[in-house]
Amino acid sequence: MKKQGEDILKNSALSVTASRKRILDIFLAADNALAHQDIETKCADQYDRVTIYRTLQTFLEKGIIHNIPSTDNMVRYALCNEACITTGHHHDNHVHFRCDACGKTVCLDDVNIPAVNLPRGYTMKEINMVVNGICKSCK
Amino acid sequence: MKKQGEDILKNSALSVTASRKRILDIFLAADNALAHQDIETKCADQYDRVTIYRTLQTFLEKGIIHNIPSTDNMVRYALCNEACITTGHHHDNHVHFRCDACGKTVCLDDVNIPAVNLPRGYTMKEINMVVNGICKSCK
DNA sequence: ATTAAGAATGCAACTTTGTTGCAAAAGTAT
DNA sequence: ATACTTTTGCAACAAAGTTGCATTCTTAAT
Ligand SMILES: [Mn+2]
Ligand SMILES: [Mn+2]
Ligand SMILES: [Zn+2]
Ligand SMILES: [Zn+2]
Repeated sequence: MKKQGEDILKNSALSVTASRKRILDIFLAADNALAHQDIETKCADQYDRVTIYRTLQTFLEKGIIHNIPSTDNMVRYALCNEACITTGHHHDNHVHFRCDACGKTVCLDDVNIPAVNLPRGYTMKEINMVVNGICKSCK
Repeated sequence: MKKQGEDILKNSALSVTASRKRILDIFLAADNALAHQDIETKCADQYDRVTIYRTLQTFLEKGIIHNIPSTDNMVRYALCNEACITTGHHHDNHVHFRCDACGKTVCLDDVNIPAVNLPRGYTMKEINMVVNGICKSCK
């Protein structure tokens, strides 16, 4: 096949450009969530920093990637599942895990975020859960 | 009384300085979590930016404040409860809420984070939950 | 109250991160 | 192949964060 990246772009009605394909490939090859910086390290020699910013923004809006909150000012991004890509909006209701040992952040796709009861008057739109600890590779 | 801020500093074995008192006062008066920038806006004329960075770092380490993850590269800080201050490490297992309308982030101190089952091999140390939506003031 | 030791602050210089406008280049549809 | 639209790179900038060091402030002991 070898055109998965291109397919994703076409399905999202995005024009197929070298930088977008490259950045998608980086995500497809990654086993953990990536910060802007990680991507820049991998391809700043080929593509401009600004292009990376704009590409990530575009991917976010199209439901190709989702972002993961952090307390270190390093928002990380990971590929979405099919549902987000096809519907064009996000359904990423899984837990994220940040390993204190290796520093990797991963999507726990099989772990759903449990329900939570908000006080009267609050309306929930999105929910995010990030767990810190030791991952299964580092334990 | 009027010495709550000073008491917190003393209980944490921190020397009592004007900037620390001021920053604590800002937190004590706030009804929502504050980013570095918010604090800077309120007192950059009196205290150096670097001092604010270092003070927040110190307060974090002493369990005086905790930080709240975000996807907008604006980590926010809020006062901890007694338990963190007295023990010197964090027990902030409550849910945080970010209002899409007013932009405020608040601690829902009464809403505990529900338990979550991690896959085999993962060890949990900390857990963070942030909910987005409309707060009770904006609804 | 003085003083000495240690801690915190301010400043300068710097690095990193993120934003914007615009011209050139590349992609898409005809 | 052409015209139209979108994306990219560049430059210039603004904002955010870091570090070393001299000065000032706190604290605790005299
Ligand atoms: Mn994820
Ligand atoms: Mn909180
Ligand atoms: Zn790990
Ligand atoms: Zn609100």
